[in-house]
Amino acid sequence: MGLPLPFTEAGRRSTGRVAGPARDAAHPCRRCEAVRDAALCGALTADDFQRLTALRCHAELRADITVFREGDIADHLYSVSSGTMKLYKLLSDGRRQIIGFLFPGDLFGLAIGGGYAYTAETVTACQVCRFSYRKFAMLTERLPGVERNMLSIAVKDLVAAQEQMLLLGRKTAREKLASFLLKLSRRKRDRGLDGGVVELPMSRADIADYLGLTIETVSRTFTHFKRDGIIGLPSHDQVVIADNAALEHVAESDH
Amino acid sequence: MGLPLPFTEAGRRSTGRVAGPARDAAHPCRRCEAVRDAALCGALTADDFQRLTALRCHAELRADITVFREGDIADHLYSVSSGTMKLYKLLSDGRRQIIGFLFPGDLFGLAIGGGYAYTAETVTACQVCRFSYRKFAMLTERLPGVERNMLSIAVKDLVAAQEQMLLLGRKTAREKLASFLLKLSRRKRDRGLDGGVVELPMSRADIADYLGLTIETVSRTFTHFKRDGIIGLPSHDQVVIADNAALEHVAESDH
DNA sequence: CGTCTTCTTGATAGTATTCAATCCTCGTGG
DNA sequence: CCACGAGGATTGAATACTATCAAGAAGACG
Repeated sequence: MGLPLPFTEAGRRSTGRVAGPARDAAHPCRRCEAVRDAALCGALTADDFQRLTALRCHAELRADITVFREGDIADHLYSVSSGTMKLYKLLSDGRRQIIGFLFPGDLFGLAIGGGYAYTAETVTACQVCRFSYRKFAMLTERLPGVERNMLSIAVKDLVAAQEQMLLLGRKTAREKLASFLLKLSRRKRDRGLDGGVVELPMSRADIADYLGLTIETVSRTFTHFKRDGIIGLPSHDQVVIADNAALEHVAESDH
Repeated sequence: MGLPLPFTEAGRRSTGRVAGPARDAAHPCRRCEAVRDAALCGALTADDFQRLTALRCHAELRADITVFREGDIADHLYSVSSGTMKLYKLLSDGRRQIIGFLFPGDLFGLAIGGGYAYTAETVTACQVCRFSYRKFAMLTERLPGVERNMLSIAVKDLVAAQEQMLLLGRKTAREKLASFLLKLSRRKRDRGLDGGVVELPMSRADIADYLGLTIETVSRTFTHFKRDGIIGLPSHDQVVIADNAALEHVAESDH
């Protein structure tokens, strides 16, 4: 099932000597370098970073492409260079829970032995990098810094998952959606962008499955927020946060 | 607020030479050794394990004791030697989500910089060990195996958290409780014990806050399972799994 | 043995879901 | 350029599941 993904080697050996990272501006992997600080290679020397780069493969994927499925043997670690992705788990009757949305700089596919715990799918067109765990392991033996980074990423993901458990288990629909919008807004602000306008690359169905709601409830709640003057909805994939304080209030105490 | 916890050094230096692990059978830290394989020190040499042991502190805590609170500066890594603990997050109005229950061999307090993401509290009387992160870091520089173990623990916790997100977001009350009972049953079976009888050291309130339900719904659902002949309830803290197949069926498709 | 807490059970209410229909947006083609 | 079609989004009405409020039963503990 499923066609092989178009992953291509990034830093190819042209001679016996190790080639440096591609310098061609048109090469897609320039994008990977732009986000390297955000993810795996934080505290590496230029030299070690190059070694890591050498075993990186890259792919450009259009929207709604499955990168791997829950249960697939976990043989690669992935990184999002551009675009938005989603990770989800399914119940046998089709009910779906989206575990998280991914944005440039985010890692996915972290797994220890066995298979992936979730399915990974593109939401928009994406540029994605990946490393083979097999090759990766040989390198990380010598580079404890990479494993430390992976630990710190796993812990960060764990903290985020626990926060989401609080949301799913104990928050109302209004609180859930408000929390979601604020998370997107803060993410933009943390990157120096305007947090007052938030893009929603994902569908209402995706938002619903992320927040443990139905499409209809998500839609209705958007409408309520709009009527209350808390947000503006210039288009269905763009939210203007009109009253941040009110949104923050709703996010934690609308019970 | 909060009295200091009674943590005492385990392997104390009696002379200039590093003392071995306490051999006194009465010493509470014998218990820690019994569970070492389950947690942090999996692939260590006896020598390295001893070094780790040397900086371990131990405490015996009665039920309902808070070990640390969400937001406290994360300066220690903890391990449960005996008893049951719970980790939870609170909303400002008191709504609570239990992130997980912990049993002997489980680690908690994993955090990277900043504070703990949750509050940790004993459910029953517990024996708990802890390591100072400061001292710990000095040791792990030389012991990449420990960091690898921590990564694998963090990933395992992450996978469990994602499974719980599916439960909280998409399962019905019956499915939630069935999944919970099966998880406890499988845990016992994995340790070579009888999975047909499950102990519930935690209160209905704790179960409710773990499953994103109310006390009443948990109680009613127990009663339903009993009436359906799926379980027996010899006492309120003991469950006999009378029909495992039925329980597994309910856990995944009772929608 | 009495009190206190926890658990169970019952009645009612409310939030979110389900089912259904309409609206909108956007891409396509005439 | 505009009509058309399709998928997604919104809105409405009715239902259902779980929460809330309230009371009684069962244990736990002194």
